Amino acid sequence: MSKSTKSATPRERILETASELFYKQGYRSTGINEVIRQSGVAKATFYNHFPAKDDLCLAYLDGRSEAEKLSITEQVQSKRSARTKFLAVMEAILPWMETNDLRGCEYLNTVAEVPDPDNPLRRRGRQHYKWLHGLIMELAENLLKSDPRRYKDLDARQLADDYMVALVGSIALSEVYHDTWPIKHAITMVRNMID
Amino acid sequence: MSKSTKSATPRERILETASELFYKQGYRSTGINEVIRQSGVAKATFYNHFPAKDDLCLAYLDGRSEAEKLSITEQVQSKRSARTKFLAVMEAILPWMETNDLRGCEYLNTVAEVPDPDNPLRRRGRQHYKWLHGLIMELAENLLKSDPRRYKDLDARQLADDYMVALVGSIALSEVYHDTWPIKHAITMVRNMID
DNA sequence: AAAAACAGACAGACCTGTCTGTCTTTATTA
DNA sequence: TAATAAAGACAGACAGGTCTGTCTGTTTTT
Repeated sequence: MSKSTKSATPRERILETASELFYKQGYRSTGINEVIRQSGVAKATFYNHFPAKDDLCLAYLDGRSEAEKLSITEQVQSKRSARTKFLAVMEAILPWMETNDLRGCEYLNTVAEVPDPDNPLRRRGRQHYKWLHGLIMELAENLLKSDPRRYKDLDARQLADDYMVALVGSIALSEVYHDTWPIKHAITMVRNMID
Repeated sequence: MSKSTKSATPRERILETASELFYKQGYRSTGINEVIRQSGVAKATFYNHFPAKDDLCLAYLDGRSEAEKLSITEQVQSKRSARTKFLAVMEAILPWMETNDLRGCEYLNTVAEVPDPDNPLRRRGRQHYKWLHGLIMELAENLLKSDPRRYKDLDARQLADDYMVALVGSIALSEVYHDTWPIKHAITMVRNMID
């Protein structure tokens, strides 16, 4: 059992442990027993909080989604100009990926393990990316409005789509290469889109 | 047992069945017994050809890599100009993805299931993407050489990196959204890089 | 006292990989 | 060409382990 989770409630301990294990090892590679052992919780307690393993995975994805939304929103708000706000999302990927041992995106990884596109676990991935897409779209619109003359040749929708493709591509490629160059490269790509 | 694989050798039947199952369901979700049953082969025969499940997965990845290299090379060679050759790779992704039920890239999907970056299964993914990167680099250099005046502001290395990020991003996003728009979008992205 | 967490045995299914033994195909030699 | 030897494929039981999820009973907390 890890020390940091000792004082939390059983549910929190389970979720924290599972989040770490699911992310690092993958969903199917991580057994319930391992989660239980490592979070120092009784099996009955676990099944009292989560009726099935899938529910735990949903809670894991939802938890990380909320955390990431918060983190990204904060980093965008900390910037002044429409331009730096626009760039902030892509720039936030690099430190995030580095602290994650280049394990990539939890949604991309989960999608790979769940073939059925209608599975709730996969819906969560779509939801999260749709939120991100919406945010970037908004930031793009604000950027274009901030200096209409300069950006008169750009389209917010197009810009946001470009952004998403570059962002996701850099995350996936960095995981494959186990190297951060794709993310660093994507940062300049996004910069070049607007400069 | 599927009909089409009836006359092939046992090894071929195994590999063909496994390739389909691993790709559609994922590596860990597919059991050896399922492969054996569906390919109509005895268990001893299977283990005679593949010492362990991982070896089968390696053969699957290698097989698909060779097939894709061949397919892409053919499609590039079928084009006339340096420009259309350059675009051909990205354009080939759309029909490939559509015939694959938008299940995405076998290497990206396998990477998600294998946490250790040094695992041979993950090396295969890197290998394949390095080959693709090399090909695109080559096509970019030829493009730039074909009209140095027009493309004087472009750099082949930069172009190839942009290309890779857009290509991988569009594959991963299409899988997440279960929709081809990211690929269609990436085609215009790549076009805009050089026009 | 009631609710929740603990510990852990257990069921039943599935997993990979081994093993025994029979049958079919192929290769070699008379 | 015909007999025989060798190799490989077949069928499937089996071992040993892991998986999810259930259940019983005890202890702690509220």
